[in-house]
Amino acid sequence: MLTQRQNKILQAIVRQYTSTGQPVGSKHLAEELPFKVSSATVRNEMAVLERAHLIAKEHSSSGRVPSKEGYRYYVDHLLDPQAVTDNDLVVIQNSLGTSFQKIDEIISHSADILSNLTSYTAFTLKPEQADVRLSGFRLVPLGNHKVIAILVTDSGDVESQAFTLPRNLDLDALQAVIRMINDQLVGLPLTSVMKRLNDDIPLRVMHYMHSADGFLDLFDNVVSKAAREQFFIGGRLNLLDFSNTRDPQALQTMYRLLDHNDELSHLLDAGKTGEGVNVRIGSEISKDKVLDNYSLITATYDVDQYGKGIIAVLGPTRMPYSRTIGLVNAFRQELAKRLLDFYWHYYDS
Amino acid sequence: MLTQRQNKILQAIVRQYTSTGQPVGSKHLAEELPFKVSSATVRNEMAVLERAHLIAKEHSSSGRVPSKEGYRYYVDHLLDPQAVTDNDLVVIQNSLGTSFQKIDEIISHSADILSNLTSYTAFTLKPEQADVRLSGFRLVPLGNHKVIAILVTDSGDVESQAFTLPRNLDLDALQAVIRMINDQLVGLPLTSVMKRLNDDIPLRVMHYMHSADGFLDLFDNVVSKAAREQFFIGGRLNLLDFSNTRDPQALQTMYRLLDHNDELSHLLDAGKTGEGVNVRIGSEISKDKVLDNYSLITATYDVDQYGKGIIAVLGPTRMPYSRTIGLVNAFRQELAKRLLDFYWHYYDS
DNA sequence: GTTTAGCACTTAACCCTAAAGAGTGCTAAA
DNA sequence: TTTAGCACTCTTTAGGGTTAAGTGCTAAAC
Repeated sequence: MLTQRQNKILQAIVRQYTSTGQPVGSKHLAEELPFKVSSATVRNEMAVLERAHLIAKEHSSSGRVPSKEGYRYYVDHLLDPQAVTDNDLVVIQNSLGTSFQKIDEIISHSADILSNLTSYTAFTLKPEQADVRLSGFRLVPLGNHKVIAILVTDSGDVESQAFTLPRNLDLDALQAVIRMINDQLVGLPLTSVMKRLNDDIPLRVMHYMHSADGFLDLFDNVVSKAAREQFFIGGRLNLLDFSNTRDPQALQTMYRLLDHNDELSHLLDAGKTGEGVNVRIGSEISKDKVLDNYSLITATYDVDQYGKGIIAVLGPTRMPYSRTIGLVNAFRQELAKRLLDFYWHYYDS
Repeated sequence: MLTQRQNKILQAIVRQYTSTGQPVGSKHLAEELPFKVSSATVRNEMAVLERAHLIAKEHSSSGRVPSKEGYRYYVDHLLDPQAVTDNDLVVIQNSLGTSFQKIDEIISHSADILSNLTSYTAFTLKPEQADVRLSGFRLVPLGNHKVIAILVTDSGDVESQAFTLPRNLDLDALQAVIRMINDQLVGLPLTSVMKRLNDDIPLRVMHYMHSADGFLDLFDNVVSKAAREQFFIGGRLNLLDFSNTRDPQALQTMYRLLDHNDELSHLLDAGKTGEGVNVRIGSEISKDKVLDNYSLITATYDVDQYGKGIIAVLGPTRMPYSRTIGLVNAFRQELAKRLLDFYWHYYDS
């Protein structure tokens, strides 16, 4: 357990380092502290903190830098719950205040707002209802060998895909297949639908048409689009600024990570523990070395019966945690309000 | 006019420099040349080339580097029309050989292939038919306040967008609006449709519903999606490697350019002059300083009655032009073949 | 009239050293 | 327990010397 003074010193080190990026030395720190002590005293305390692995030196005679554990301690115990500034709150409310046609627009726009406010990279996932089910699949012929396939889920999501019938494919047979699909699969959770797609469905389709491939590709495509946990990313380019590396290789792996949906959504989901805002620092995010110098701040937002969604911000470990956490927290509340309003306006009565 | 020997020397300088990235000096060059001369002679010839602004020094005692004009001269006069290797050709044919459901899939995949082959960034536009017209607009109700709007053009493109009816919007009124739209606008080129959308259409819509905004946004959205010259980009991340800059600012402006559709499609269109492959170097691409160290190679591909499309590769000015141009040229031919095949398979009889 | 050997000159890149600056740990006194 | 003082460590910066690669020019050779 640290003494009160050690807490204050660690806090000051983190604040100083996150704002300047330079290792902090005992002399400068002594001047900044809210109580009057000499640099020698600060040095003694620093030695304690270093033995506790909360801070580290870059070389034997350099100033101190917070370690991963130091940031962790800071976030857990020393963060003063800094409320978001009025100004920021107004920005959030204004940006969310405009009118939107679709829920996806709100969520996608949210990623942009959040990345702008923080100047890091932001992620948003829309409210997720457990166990989404297929509520209908249809085919609308558009003439001239074109049809559009439309899938609707019971959560109200719609996916569609236009395609052109190969000359050897018969529209009537196709409609029969669609009837069969609706017969067999409506009401099932999308996950089961996916399973059946690799199971008995191909055989059934073969009753109606020569080769099932073309149709199955199409259907599979639409189903997995609907089943995918779709998230939005804002401020990708900010990564170039805050990543602190000029190595194209490292940047490429980071950007590839951003494009690699499964992995990323896995990382975001892992932050769903508990209420409120979750902070993961460096290696806490994942085993992957490339994330060592980043922190991921995730939070859920709760839209009552409509489910919970996730927002997240990826920044450097060296970030102003108070501010960022404050922003994320304010944002999750405002977004929840906005979405409730949206649902009220468009659904039920 | 340059002598034969000067041509050879310039050619060798460009070859050497594009492959090593190092300024080339007289001594090394003398050894590489296909005829036997001393380094002093080479120096004399280099002085001539420098006076002609075809090559330049980085500092007073450095080797020579081709200037923009030097590359230009090289591309125009000294390029030996290097055929693509068998290996590359096989790669192209295999990648294009797989089966595709939609033309967009082919075009989008093409951008990836081309960027992989060149290890630069590639762009592809689908064959463009002049004067695309609106051939139908419909609304399919999906129940539960959802509808999907579908727009079809006479070129066979389909755009759709799902949306949720606000509670104060009446489906019958909406259908009446759709009838009116079809009545008024079917058969018109999309450009005229866009014009009418800002002209008399809003008034007409107001006959049927209180506020036209919601519907007009939707319709406008779908029409402009269909009217947009949609292109695909492959190998965005390659830019990190070949751009030669570690300055995040410069990289950001480049990436922003890639996302800025209008500007980019303008640049690509500008390469449509004449048959075959067009090479623009540095400032020839645009006035914008950020493009100074890049070259843009564009080419059209011709799918007979189905129109012409564009493919392009963006790389550093310092690129192996023979190879890249060869690849782009081979690719445009293979892609044209493949698309003709695709159309034959899906359309007409 | 070209071509070439020779040479003086220029510049970047590298390595070394010295000095300055920032910071540390330790000791002994307050 | 705190602090002044001091020796020590390490990084950063500037300067100087050397090397390597290259140039332009001149005068001789072809």
